[in-house]
Amino acid sequence: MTSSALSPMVEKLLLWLPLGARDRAAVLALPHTTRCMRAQEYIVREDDRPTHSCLLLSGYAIRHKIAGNGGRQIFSIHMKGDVVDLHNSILRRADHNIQTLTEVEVAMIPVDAIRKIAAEHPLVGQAMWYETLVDAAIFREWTLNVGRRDARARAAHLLCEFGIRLAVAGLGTKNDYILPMTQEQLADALALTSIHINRMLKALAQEGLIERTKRSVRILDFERLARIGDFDPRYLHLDRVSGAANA
Amino acid sequence: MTSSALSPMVEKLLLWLPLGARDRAAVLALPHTTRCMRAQEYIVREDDRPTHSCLLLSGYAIRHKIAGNGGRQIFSIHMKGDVVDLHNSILRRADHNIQTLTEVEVAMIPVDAIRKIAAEHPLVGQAMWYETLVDAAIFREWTLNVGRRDARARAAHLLCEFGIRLAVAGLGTKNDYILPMTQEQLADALALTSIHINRMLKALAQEGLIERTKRSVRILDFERLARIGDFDPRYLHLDRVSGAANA
DNA sequence: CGACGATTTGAAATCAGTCAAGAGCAGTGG
DNA sequence: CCACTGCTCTTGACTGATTTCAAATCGTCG
Repeated sequence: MTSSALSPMVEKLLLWLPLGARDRAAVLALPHTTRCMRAQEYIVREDDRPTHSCLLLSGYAIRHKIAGNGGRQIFSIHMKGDVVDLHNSILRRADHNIQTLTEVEVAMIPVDAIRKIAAEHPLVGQAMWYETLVDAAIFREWTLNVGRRDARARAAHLLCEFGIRLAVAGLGTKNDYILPMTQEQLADALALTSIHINRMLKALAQEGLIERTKRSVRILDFERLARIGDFDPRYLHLDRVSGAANA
Repeated sequence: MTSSALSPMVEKLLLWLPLGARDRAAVLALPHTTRCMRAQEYIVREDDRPTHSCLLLSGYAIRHKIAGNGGRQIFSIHMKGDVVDLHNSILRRADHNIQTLTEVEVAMIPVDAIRKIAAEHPLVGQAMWYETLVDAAIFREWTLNVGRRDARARAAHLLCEFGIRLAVAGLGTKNDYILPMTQEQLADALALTSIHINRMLKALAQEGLIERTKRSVRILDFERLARIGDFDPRYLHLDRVSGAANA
């Protein structure tokens, strides 16, 4: 569709609203600089005052926060097309951390430019608002996951969500992917210990629901895994996406 | 400042941005109808397609979702001035429930009017966006609470948050209030059982941190309770509020 | 007074955490 | 080419926080 570095952002916003040519062009014309970062680097730290918003062009990143007792909770995983710190940059002061999981390529967009485009292109503003609301919907689902499902269901739920989101981002199929996280990071996402995650993955594999070798995951029976994980993709608000369910 | 039914909304938005007279007037002029609802009524149900956004004028409401195994997770508590289903109404399809906790008075505002004012008054739009982002920050903190703190800390954290938010909404002081929830509802907010909540409240009382009779809570040592609950109010993004800390 | 929901308390059961140790694997340097 | 190092993964045995089950008490309201 375009040749700008920002086209993954346009693709993503188009999931939420049918932006017209002028709106799309305005997004692509947003001032930005691209750069690469290594795995495990912090993009934003709690208490920072971000001057730029960070669009992920490739690679994976997570949102997390560390409790006073040292426990870490991961809130979401992000991938190509996600403006990973819209929350922090619009709120002006970061209340959580954003950290890369892998090597990433990012585009840094000045926050002022984000505010300006939202004011001058209301549909773009609405689409970005919508995007943060979907983030919030994912936070809620993760709270439910951590609060009210047992360990096995939590693991199954995460595997389903990641598969669907990868497929929607055009990064693979929902049934076969590389999960770019250590079991310790999985544990921090699911509020378990890495030891227990290990046992649950083993259990899911023994039940014939998944196969895995190192980080690669193959889901053998998505329907059944979804049932076990109490996974219902409606919270992802992908109604406008055609192939999501069977990619 | 004004005599419109919507003035609590203006007050709330002013926490986030210094709206000018024209913007404030536009908010107050929003079309709406007010009505009363009884305790435990649903304002929005999961899967609804809300046509109106609901502003709380008095009383309390919660956001929650029910897992397939029957477990319920409450995500946040809402009070005067909160547009309690902005998330659901902007996303068009509700992914969670909103239910009253007490009798409430609400103003119903057509979603179209919300979108229109956001487009025509960018600062109002930004303030509403900001409001949903603060909601999201609260969801994150609750995920951390549920995922990485023990039962006693979770309870302490909730008591601190509720006190601060009541004070900011001008509904009392942070050290002495009526908590409008049963212990079963508290349990659903903290991902515990009501039995265990009961024990934790008893423990906090025995340690001399709080006093309680029925639903009323008096915090005897806010600093210490905050330390136990690992409570740091920065996630509420109240920097612009003067008296929050010592109300 | 009676009834129903909410709270309180105790004892037993369980899911997940902690502790400990070994195995697999990639990168480094001799 | 091989030992060494460090990290992740795996497994087992034990511990413990929270849940479950059961029952009593309290309060409110008709």
